[in-house]
Amino acid sequence: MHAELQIDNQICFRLYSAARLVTQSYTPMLNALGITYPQYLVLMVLWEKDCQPVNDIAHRLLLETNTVTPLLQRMEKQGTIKRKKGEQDKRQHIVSLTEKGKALEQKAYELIPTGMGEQMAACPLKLKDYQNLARELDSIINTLKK
Amino acid sequence: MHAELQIDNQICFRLYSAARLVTQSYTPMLNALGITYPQYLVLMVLWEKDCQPVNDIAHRLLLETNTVTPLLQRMEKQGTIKRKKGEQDKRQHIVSLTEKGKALEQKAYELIPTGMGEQMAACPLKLKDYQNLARELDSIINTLKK
DNA sequence: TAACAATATATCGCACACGATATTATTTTT
DNA sequence: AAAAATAATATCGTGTGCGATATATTGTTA
Repeated sequence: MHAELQIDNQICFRLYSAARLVTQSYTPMLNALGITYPQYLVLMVLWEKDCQPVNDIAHRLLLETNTVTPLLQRMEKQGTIKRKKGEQDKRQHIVSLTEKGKALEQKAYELIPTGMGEQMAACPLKLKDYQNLARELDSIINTLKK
Repeated sequence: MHAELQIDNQICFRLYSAARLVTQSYTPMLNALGITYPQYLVLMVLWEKDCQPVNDIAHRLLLETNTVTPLLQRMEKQGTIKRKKGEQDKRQHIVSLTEKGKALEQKAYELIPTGMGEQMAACPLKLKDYQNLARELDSIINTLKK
């Protein structure tokens, strides 16, 4: 038995599990909004800056377009975003929010911070711990992203 | 624009991205072993203790059986594990390593710590940072797991 | 300017995750 | 002990992620 290969010694397994569990804990609130977690990420990107090409959204989320394109297609079908051909560059598809997509921002603001706060209430981490966590994760992300 | 809904302010997005990027950085080594990351997790669980029912593996990985069952079916097809009906409890399926599955431990030990070390070499985090990160992630996991 | 390379997006196939439901065996209750 | 509840696993459908490839448009180069 190699200690290096024990699952409890692995940062990676902790990341994998923590990411899944946190995403799961968003689910009740996101269900109330009728969206999934990756769709919520796309909406956050567009709430911050509307009308972006597919590539910019993908870069922001550190995803490939072969993940983002079908995601956007599903969102368009659900009516939260719309896409139109770029005018200068006809290869681009510019993604923008519909009224429904814009309206979800206020609902998300009402549901999600409160809902997550409740679920994390029992967590012993303090503000400083979350700040450290953010810095550590940013180091890993910056080391590994292309 | 609600600051709470900005993607850069979210621990969740950092977790989601870091988990994907770290898993991606395992991929070259895992490809050399002919397995995927979730399959590697199952193997680590079995390297630690062979012959376990599906439920124990699922609990260990914080996954549901509807994720683990197809994963094990694919692994059985690839010849790294085998399954047999439980003898005391005939509802159970006991999962065990094949010779091929056992042999992968040594290959993993030779490839993975070195390979990950190289990819993380430029990361500014020190041992103490990784220890803090592990503690913080464990707090989140323990708060959210059922 | 015609050929070629690069860019933006899409399509395809496969392997997860996970909610919902089904199936089989065991345990508990009546 | 027969019926009901529970437990262990499997099946099904949908939505990601991602490697590989295709298509359309733009930029570059001989």
